[in-house]
Amino acid sequence: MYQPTATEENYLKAIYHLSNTGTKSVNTSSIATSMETTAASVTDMLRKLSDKEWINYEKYKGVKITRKGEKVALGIIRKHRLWEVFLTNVLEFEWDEVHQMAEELEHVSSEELIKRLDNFLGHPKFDPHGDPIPDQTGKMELHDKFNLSAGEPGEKYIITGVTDHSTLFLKHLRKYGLLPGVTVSIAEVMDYDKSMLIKVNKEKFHLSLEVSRNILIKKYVLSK
Amino acid sequence: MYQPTATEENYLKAIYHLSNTGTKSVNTSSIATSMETTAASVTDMLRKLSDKEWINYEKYKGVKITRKGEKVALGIIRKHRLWEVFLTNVLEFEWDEVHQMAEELEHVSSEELIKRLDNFLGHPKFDPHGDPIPDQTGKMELHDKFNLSAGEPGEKYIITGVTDHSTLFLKHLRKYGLLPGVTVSIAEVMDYDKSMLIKVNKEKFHLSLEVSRNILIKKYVLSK
DNA sequence: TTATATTTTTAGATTTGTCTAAACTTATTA
DNA sequence: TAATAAGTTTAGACAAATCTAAAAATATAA
Repeated sequence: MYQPTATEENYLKAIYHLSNTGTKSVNTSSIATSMETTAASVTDMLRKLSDKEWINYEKYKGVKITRKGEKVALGIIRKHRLWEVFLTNVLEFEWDEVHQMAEELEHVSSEELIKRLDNFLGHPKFDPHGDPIPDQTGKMELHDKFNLSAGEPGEKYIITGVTDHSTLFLKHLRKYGLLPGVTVSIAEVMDYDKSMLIKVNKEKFHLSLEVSRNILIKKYVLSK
Repeated sequence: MYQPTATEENYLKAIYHLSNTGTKSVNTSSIATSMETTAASVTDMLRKLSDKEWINYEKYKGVKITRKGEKVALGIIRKHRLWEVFLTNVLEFEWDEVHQMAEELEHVSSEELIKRLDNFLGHPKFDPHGDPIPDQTGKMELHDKFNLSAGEPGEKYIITGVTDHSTLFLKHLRKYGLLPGVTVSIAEVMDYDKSMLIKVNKEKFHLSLEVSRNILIKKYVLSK
């Protein structure tokens, strides 16, 4: 069993996310884009990750993460999201401010630290962006999210997360109070550009398709 | 203004500590010992630190930290000690368990994070080992500590810190409840080996000179 | 004050992660 | 299917931090 470096952890996290997002296979260039580096550097790293059996890699054939690699990735994601909860709930940062700090904190190695942090935070199931937090074994809640852009006029929904995690987008949502947990109802969807009129706490906002496509929701139900 | 790497921060911290401990000038080999590396590696790093004006370095003449370098070192020490307070006071680690974790956490870069952490912790002035925490400008309280080994029989003292920060020593002290803030009185000092009998909360312990020399105390006074 | 010992520096490698430019493989399209 | 485009890998280099072994400088001691 090897101990991954911070860089290796970041690559595995990126590969894990790319495997679960698009349906396409994970290729060198998509990893390069997501890691903000060159394809050549990625190729170098893929060989290393493959040697350590965190991925299955064949030249020119793209990449598949292994069970071992997934375990590493989920461990890092768990740390990242728990630190995000700490930063927002305890140190009172805004949800659009915490990502970069969590990127550093996630590489602090102590497992006992993260266990106690989890305990101190009350074993949260979701981070401030609505993303599920894996438990120690890698399991996490996966509620049936869908895009606000697919919502029906007249229906009521609860915001559960976002697909665009950029600071710019999160700040934009914060301005309207569109945070995870908030209830929205769709008043009207425009035929012309699929933009929508939504109601949040008696206030009405107009959202472009661009924006509604990046908001995740679930049906509003009273029980649970 | 350069941004120090984690390694550079560690060197500056070591040099700062060595400057303030022994009265000797800081030489290559003492840095090598404290950093657990070779003299050759230290020489390489000293040139880098000197180029960045964090130290004054002349070949074969030893090293003196500059104002700039001291500022970097104090920033890291501040972070280290604040994280130690967090780990003991919030996550309930023992004082002998926190050093290694703080060594990693101290390199998380956000100044705003440390500001909010300080605020959340209530602006502590000392870490769990009794070491003073520098404020944002680098200032810290320096109360008149002295060695328990220099204490007088019959006198009452308050433990303020330690000079040996090793896990082994801290665990040893924890067994006797000898923590910063605890009041001890010296019952007797043996002429033969300078070992002493001390009283802590009605319990009596026998301490070797080896141990008493590594415990820092201040006079017990009711006021303040 | 030489000779010897100790300390420090230099020279030359190594590892990790990165890069550019060139070569090679796969995919696309005319 | 042949030509071209797109994507990927290799080759060779570089920076950071480290090492060993040898050379140079300083300190100690007979």
